[in-house]
Amino acid sequence: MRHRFSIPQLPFNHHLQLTFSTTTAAAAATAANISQKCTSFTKVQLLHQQFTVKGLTSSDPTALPKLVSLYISSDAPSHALATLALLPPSPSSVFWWNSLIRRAVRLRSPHHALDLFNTMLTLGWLPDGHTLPFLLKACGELPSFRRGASIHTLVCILGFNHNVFVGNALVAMYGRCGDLDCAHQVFDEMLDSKTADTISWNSMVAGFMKSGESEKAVKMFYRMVGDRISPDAVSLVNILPAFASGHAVTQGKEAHGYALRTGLVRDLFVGNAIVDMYAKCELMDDARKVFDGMEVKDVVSWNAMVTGYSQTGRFEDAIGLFEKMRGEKVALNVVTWSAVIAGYAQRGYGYEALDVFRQMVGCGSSEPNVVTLVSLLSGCACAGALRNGKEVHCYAVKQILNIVNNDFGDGQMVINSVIDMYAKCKAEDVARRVFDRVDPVNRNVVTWTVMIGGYSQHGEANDALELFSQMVNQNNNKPTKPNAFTISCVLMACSRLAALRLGKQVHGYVLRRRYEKSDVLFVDNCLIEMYVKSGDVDVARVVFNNMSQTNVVSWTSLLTGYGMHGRGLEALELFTGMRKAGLPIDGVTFVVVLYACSHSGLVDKGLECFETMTQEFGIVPGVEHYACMVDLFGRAGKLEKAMEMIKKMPMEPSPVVWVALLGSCRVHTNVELGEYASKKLLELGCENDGTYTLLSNIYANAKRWKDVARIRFLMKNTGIKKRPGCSWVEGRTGTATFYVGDKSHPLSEEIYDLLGELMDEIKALGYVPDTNFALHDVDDEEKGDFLVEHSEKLALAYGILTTAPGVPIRITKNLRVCGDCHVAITYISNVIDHEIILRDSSRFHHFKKGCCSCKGYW
DNA sequence: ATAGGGTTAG
Repeated sequence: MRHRFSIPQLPFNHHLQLTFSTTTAAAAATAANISQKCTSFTKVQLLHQQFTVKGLTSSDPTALPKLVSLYISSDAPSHALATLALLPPSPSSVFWWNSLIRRAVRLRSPHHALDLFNTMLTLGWLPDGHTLPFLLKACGELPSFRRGASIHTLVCILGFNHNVFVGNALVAMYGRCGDLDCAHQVFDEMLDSKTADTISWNSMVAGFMKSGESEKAVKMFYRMVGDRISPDAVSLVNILPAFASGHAVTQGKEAHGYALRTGLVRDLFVGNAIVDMYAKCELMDDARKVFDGMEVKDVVSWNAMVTGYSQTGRFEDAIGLFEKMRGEKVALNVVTWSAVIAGYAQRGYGYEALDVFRQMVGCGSSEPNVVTLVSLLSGCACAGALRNGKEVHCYAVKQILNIVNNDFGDGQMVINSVIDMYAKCKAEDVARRVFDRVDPVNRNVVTWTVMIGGYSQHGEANDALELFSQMVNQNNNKPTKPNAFTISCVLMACSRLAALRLGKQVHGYVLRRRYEKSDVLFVDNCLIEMYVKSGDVDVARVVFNNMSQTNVVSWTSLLTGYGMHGRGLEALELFTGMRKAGLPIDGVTFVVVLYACSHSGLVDKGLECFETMTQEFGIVPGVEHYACMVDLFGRAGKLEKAMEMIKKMPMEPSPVVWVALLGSCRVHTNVELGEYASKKLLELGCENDGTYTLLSNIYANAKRWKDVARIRFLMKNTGIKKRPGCSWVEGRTGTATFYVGDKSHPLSEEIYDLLGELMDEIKALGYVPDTNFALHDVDDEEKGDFLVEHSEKLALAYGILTTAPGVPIRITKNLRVCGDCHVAITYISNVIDHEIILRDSSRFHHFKKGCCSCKGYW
């Protein structure tokens, strides 16, 4: 085997050789004498040459070790190795192997260290108590459990079990490989044999921290303190992040006090960890005191402060420190830049974030990395800055190859952010193209979730559900397990579509799977929302009642639910409960409470609440509260009161206010005020189809056909198209969608036949078709065709055909329900054996035995 | 051994 390690060719330098010869000529020819003055690599090589020439390499047993030592100290490891390979194995010379292996470990080349070890074994050497810790460290660096465990075996064979250094190295190695059971086992053996020291405890704590088990780490730390082991700097640096992430202020302060008493605060690392602990506990002033008192600071200290300020909302202070860093010429690193970029990004300042990014790239001293790009993309997403987002995407595409070489997971993270950015900038189709181009193997739960979330919030909710089924079904390459985020997004899509059946399935899935406590709260809140929006507020209440933990969102969601379903008194009861439970009541709560009052016609209660809000809670009414009040009076037909309210507003009425008034004018047929409201809306630039449709409906109610025609003409001219009315219903076989006069459904004939029968039946009961309404929602070419049926009626007929008797029929309409349909359906609820639950764009209507829950407040 | 990042709700 020795031939593998040939001595590299020596460079021939005549001049040097001469100089060398003259200086050593007088000395006796022994290895010790000759090597005395050898320092540089070239000189060592010349010495090696001389040794060989004089035959010392074979005659003097100290010659080769001397050369190895010199090669190592002149940083020529390959020469050292080649020379070492010529030495006969002996325990006293293992030291040189250890030096080589240590060097490799220190240079963070664990593979090289382990290769050296293999060579060593092949050449017949055995490791000693120093070799093994280095090797174990290399295994931990990789990390490689397999190789670490095999070295553990060797430890046992060679009898190094009770060597503290080896034991500590084993604990650390297993900890780094994430196998805490093995680490614990070795650690327990060390405790039993009383060989455990501070380092052993520290390694155990570090292992738990690395695996994210900070609670276990803290337990271990206090067990150590209980065992009368004094924590050292490393112990503190290990445990402080646990206090930080757990917001354990008391324990953190205790550690700070200990560091002060022992003088460990002066350690830079300890100081940094304390600053970070206070920053994470949002005690920025305490953090600042420690930071200011630090004799030595480095970029980490500054970064901890900057991110602390940024994340506690004191962004100006963060920027101030950032500028100070630049002034004091602190070498900024990628973390500094990323923190500032993330600070802007989190506040929705995508443009500023991009500007700092450009400065960073311009500086050229630190390369943007995954964190930088991800923060930046989230900033663009938040600001809806599509163009800037594209710029970052381009940069990312160029960078991604480098990133991918390091860690593919990181590259995927950037791509996930790119997809999210496009989706949030309302470019779902671009997002989808990026998504489709990701190799299915690399799609992770976040990749799916951002795409699903994009659809459920900005795009077509049906696409979200479609994608969700692809995600969880086997027919795709591999099913991905949805997490709480995914579930929330899917439930949001269900809410939008009132897809109760799928929503229930997701509910079942949630019950079967265990989620983290904080996730459960979030998911339960989405379930409440889903049940409320799908028309089953009672089940929403059951979910609410079964929650082990609720927050403001849970209460307000349910409150909104009672409001939408016209159960105003229950809403007010819940509001009382909310106050009793001591939940924070804010402006949003009152919007919801007032909304509930207006949708149930509780005018006096609403007025009362409005007063409570200002007088008891000191909340200054915002424009949204005034909109609710206008709606409250308007729905109840008190249009003058509504107008009075508008006049009393201290701010300019927003479009919402005028829409509320306009809607009321439609229900209560007030042409004059309706014209006024729509004039205001047009002034505000709200020229949408809703405005025109409402106005046109008001004219139609008042039989002012010329004005109806004028509005239609206006809409044609301005190119504003009325969104087609559309209703859907969940039948036995799936969801069926209908447009006005829709005859495309396979059951179309049956549907129209049934509808005809029902019409005859209810006409006999006194129903008079209101032909005014027939004109509103139809397209021009269908005008005058009295046989055309509105989508909600078609959906109802389909629902009756496919729903078992006694089971409620749930219909959802994208626009407000038509007045004639409302009357017709009220009658129909008298002749069929179903409750009819209809969600329109304004509220829920529960039709039962000839009554509607809206009681006219729609 | 210390600092930074992506997906969810009223």
